[in-house]
Amino acid sequence: MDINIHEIARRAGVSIATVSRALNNNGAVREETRQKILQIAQEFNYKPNPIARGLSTRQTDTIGVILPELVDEFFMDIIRGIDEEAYRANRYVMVSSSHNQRNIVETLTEFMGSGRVDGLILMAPEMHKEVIRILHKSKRPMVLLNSCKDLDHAVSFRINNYQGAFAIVEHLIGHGYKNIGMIRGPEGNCDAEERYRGYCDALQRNNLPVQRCFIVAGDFTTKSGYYGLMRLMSQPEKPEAIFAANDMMAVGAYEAAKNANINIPKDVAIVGFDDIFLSRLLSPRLTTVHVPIVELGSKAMRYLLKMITGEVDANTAYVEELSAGLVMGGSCGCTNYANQTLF
Amino acid sequence: MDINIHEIARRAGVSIATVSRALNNNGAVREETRQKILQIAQEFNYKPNPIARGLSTRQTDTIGVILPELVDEFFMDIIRGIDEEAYRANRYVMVSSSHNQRNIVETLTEFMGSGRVDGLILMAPEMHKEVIRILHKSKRPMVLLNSCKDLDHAVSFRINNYQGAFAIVEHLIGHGYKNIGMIRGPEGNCDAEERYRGYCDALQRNNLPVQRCFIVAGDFTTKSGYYGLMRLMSQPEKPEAIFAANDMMAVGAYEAAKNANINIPKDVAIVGFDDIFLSRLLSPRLTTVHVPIVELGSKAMRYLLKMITGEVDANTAYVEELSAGLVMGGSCGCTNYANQTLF
DNA sequence: TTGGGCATTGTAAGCGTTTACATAAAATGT
DNA sequence: ACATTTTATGTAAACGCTTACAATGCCCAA
Repeated sequence: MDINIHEIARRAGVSIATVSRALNNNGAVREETRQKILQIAQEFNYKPNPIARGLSTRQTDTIGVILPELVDEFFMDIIRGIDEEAYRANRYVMVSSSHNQRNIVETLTEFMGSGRVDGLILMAPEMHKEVIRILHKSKRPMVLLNSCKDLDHAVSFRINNYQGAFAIVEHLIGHGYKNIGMIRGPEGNCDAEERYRGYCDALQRNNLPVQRCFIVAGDFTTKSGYYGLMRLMSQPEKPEAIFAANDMMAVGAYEAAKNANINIPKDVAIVGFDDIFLSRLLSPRLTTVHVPIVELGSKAMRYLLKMITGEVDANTAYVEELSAGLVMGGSCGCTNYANQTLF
Repeated sequence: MDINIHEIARRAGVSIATVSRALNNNGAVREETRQKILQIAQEFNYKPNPIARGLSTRQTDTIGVILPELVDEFFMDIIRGIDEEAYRANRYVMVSSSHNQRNIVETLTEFMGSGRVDGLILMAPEMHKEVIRILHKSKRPMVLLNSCKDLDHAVSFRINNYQGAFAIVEHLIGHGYKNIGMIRGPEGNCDAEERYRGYCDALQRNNLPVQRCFIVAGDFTTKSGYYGLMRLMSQPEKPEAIFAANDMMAVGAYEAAKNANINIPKDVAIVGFDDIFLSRLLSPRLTTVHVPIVELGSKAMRYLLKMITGEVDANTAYVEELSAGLVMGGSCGCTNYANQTLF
């Protein structure tokens, strides 16, 4: 701001080059000189201007993070995971919502095109061509979060939605349910699609039919869960269990069940996906799939930092799937589940 | 990155000064020339390097946001409010947790001291001297969120905790309860303290005594709410109603009540503060105080932007209190509350 | 015709760093 | 003692912009 490298140099009686070298521990500087410089810098509380340094080095020490939206603990957890690693590595985090895809292109070009960030963490469950095009030609390292499997020449970290869904549906099957319905997530959303695949495969692998009438659309909102259950349970043939593609919809389903006097799990078992905090408070506690969100963020960040420092090659594809584990509640029909404390 | 202002200038057959002027709509440029430059810039998808521009103009178009931690919808909502305004104003948002005060000093100096951001939004419920010192001598505009009333020569936006607490306690009093307990928030936390003041004043204004035995400590966590209720309800003289200083503690209290077979609101009424999403799902629905969090973020951001552009004077103190409103549930004893839908 | 004013453009000096290269001094080897 | 290497420091260019000031050309009034 006020004091700059020239001033420090003047006061130390050396050139700015020497000051720069001393401060960056870079290049030879006589110990005595270094000490003097360091002391003066400290005295005036001098910090090199990161913008100027950035112009020179093409490094900003900031990481861009683009998320589809900024709501819920879910996205907060991702950010926290990222922030923790950023803090550890002395980096800064620039977050932006893609405002539900509306301005993802702008933000992306701004972040990647013009040196605002050294790297990017991008979560965009629904990718369209334009985005992919930008991603391909941008030179800065980037890691994708929970993106679709197919369009990856990239490095990406994701929750193993398929495995999680498969596991929880198999758990339902283990209970003896034959007619297992599903409230799906939004169309085009990769997470949603993999959870659906997991559901289908689990049924088929266990010689159960995938029945159209037991599958309804949803969009991950409480509301759609509410109406999803309504629809499923107002048919002549009702499912014995329902897999809601996320917990929020399961919450809606609980609400609908309450209104319609449907008992969970006696009349219908319900399971979810995500293990949001709220799911522990439902009664009966929701059986769901735990996804390690914070870890997703921090792992992505750690890898991105390695790409930036060159520790790993940024152009080699890399995919890591974090596996999701079951959390037992009473909503699936289990009676002997560990009555975990809330905290 | 690749193409720069010189290249554009060369291709347009003009000097870089003209290009700069054309692109910034700044200074006179012949219409014909401007068009040509714009067209070439577009053709090569040229975006001025913001770092270089920042070095020259001392503006980075980014806003720093420091929050005590990055958890819960609460902080996510603040960020969302900020992000929305940032998007509208073409600014970028750098967020950081102060990691529970651990590194707030570092982050603060990095953000404010060295031109990384044009302005700062800071939430630090517990301010110590060092922080205040830094704040005082930093030249960049800054707005405080929910900070303590007394240490403000600054501009700050806050939720009117006092008024909200006062209102909800008076509501309890209106129910006829005489013995109203409270589970307090963390010591030194301003929000917590104002809520406590609101509680005390509401009692006294209504000629009710503030009784030590009905007040227990808490720290805003579910756990402390759990034990808070336990303690209050295991005394010989029990409160008829409990004001939990935030919803999370109310949630804990619900849990404890369930375990101890205490009926809400028959055995004890419970009210909270914050209106988190979860509170709507409790049964009975929690009566609480709604705090306009998203609005807090966006208002703060809007004002900060005005300070940056000079539309308002950044050195004049300004305080805005957003008032908090009651949200009726059944937990206070109300029976006729609007049974609002979940969505 | 001359010169003042205006519109347009160019020149060059910043902005605060880093760093390649040059230089000087000191240490080393013969 | 001198050549050679090593170490420490300085000089200046670069990073990619913005902008004060200078320069040019043109128009129009006196």
